[in-house]
Amino acid sequence: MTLDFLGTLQRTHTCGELRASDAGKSVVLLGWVNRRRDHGNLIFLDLRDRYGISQVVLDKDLGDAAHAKAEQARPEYVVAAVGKVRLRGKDVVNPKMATGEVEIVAEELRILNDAKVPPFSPAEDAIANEEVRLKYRYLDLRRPEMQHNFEVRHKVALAVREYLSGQGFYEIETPFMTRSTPEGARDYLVPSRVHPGNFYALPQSPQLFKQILMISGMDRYFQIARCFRDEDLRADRQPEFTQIDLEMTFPQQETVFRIVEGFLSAAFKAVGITLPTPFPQITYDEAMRNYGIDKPDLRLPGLTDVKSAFTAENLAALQIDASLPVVALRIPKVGELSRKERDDNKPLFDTRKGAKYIDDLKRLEKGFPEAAAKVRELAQGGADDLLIVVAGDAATHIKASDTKSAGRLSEREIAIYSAAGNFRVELAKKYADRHGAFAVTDAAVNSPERDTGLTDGSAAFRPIWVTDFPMFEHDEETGKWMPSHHPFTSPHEEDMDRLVSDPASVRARYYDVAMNGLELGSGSIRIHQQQVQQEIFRALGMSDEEARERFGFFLEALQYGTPPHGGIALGLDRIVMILAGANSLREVIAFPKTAKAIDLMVDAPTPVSEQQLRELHIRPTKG
RNA sequence: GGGGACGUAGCUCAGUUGGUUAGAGCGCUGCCCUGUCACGGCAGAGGUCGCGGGUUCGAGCCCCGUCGUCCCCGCCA
Repeated sequence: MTLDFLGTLQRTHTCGELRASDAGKSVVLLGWVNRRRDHGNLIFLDLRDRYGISQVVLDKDLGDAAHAKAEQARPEYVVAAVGKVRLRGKDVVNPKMATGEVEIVAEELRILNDAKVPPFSPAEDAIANEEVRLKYRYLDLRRPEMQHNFEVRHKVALAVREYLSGQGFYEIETPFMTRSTPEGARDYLVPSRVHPGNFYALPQSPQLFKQILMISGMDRYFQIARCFRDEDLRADRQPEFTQIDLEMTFPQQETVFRIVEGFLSAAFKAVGITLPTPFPQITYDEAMRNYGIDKPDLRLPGLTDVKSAFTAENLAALQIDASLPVVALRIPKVGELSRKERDDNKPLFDTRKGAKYIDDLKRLEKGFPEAAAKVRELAQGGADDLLIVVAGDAATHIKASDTKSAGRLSEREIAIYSAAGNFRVELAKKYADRHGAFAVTDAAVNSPERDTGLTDGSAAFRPIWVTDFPMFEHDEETGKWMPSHHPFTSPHEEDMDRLVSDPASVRARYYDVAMNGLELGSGSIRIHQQQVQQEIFRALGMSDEEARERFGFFLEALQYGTPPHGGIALGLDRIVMILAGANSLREVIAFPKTAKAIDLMVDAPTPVSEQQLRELHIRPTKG
């Protein structure tokens, strides 16, 4: 088949914009053949582009040549249709299509390019398996759903840029080829040709650069920054991902919060969803007590302390450790579970750290009617709610080097709360059809109002600030105190005197923003005084020499008039994932990698030539 | 590093207790069709059952290994 040339043709309209009011216009449409319906002397071609689909009609009586071209057209061919917009007859209007009131009567059809039969059709609703989708990513990205996801992504990024620019933030780029910074992940390394045996690292985040930009007097910085971490992947983790990264001088924690609330609500508004501000706040300890997790999903009720429902005798009889929390989790409208359902749920509960649970309230009611009634009352359990009591198992003896510290949760307490919190999340996922709390989010994501106006997102999207994380974590293996985050996070000023005497009690000026059970971002007020920085390093058991070796350039910079500063980084991919209603980051990243960090389209990584390796002074030990 | 699910036609999947020539829908090819929009009708092509080994008279099915994709734990503040 000979292909046609575009010639001087110019697109007059996209495939998504023609309406009844355009009837009579002469138009040129350019796009892909979505479908062909061949009735013999009458052929319909659906033309598709990013903007939509329009029907082109080819009537043999009205033009033999154009009709003949249409006979040759096949799905995914690229064609130009020249013709007139015509109102469709009343009985053939297609209300399912935005352009369904009109059609283009083609006077000329040019086939600008043909296409092999694709391994899967972008026009089909059924989606192929991910391996095929990723290999032929360009076909996958043609699908309207994917095009929509990237529209969302673009709008979010643009809204963030506009908002932050309006707040005085400069967008400043930082290097990709740099040295290892202190996030705890493995680095992707780039070998140096001119310095044998030396490597650059790709940034896990621009953390130290943005702090140095504050020292540099840039006052307010942001960047939509690519970050790289060489760790095993998950549905919500890719080896390279994008953060909305920002830093500012002289902030209070609340200053950062207002900025983030501002750009998040602007981003949501850009895709048609209102997000009320300010976001609620809870401390890390409250989050653990109330939700058993540091990224609570507020769409469902939290945990309830129900220890007071039980007498000491009750607890002893139930083999419950009275020194540990006793909490109830409630999932609305799940109803009573059958014996089989309860058995099926067993693997969802983590018993490794001495937690156990009672999910048969009927039995509890038989043996301990008063306690059961009190649990139901405290947890405000409706008749059709699923209620489960989680507690410490008195029968398991955890060899606990427990780190109880004044005013903070102990590791064993956290273990009980976590077991309950994770169980809550798992059961909520499993019984989503029954409680319906997640369907609200799906409905908001798919709301048709978003095209025309604003949808209320207050029930569907539940952001929350989590503050006052512990400064240190106890490493069970080494017995050392480790920074919970990076070691440049400032402790609370009033906790500083306990850095050595009681590290577990020290709160960090560190905060997370979470939404619907997903961590969206985290940040902190940083240390700006060299002396405090040294104290932190010492508390971490790091010698001055070691600190100098790892962060010397930064410690040096700290000494030249560093202003108080702080900031945050939010995962752009995750925000878009929520707004797209997707279950995986791969749905919102144009060219993502598989769970084994492989790019199936370009087939990376690959071996390289001996020559390249020699130049880089590298000799692989295998492969 | 560990656990789980999946792998059969281009795509989505079925395939009984191990038994003759491995099926369906969509897609594809050809012919027919002037109002379809998931068009329709007739005919047809299309298979290394992921790969390797084993058990067996006989393996898509059982066993061992291996590769790939996905999910989870560890890991990732």
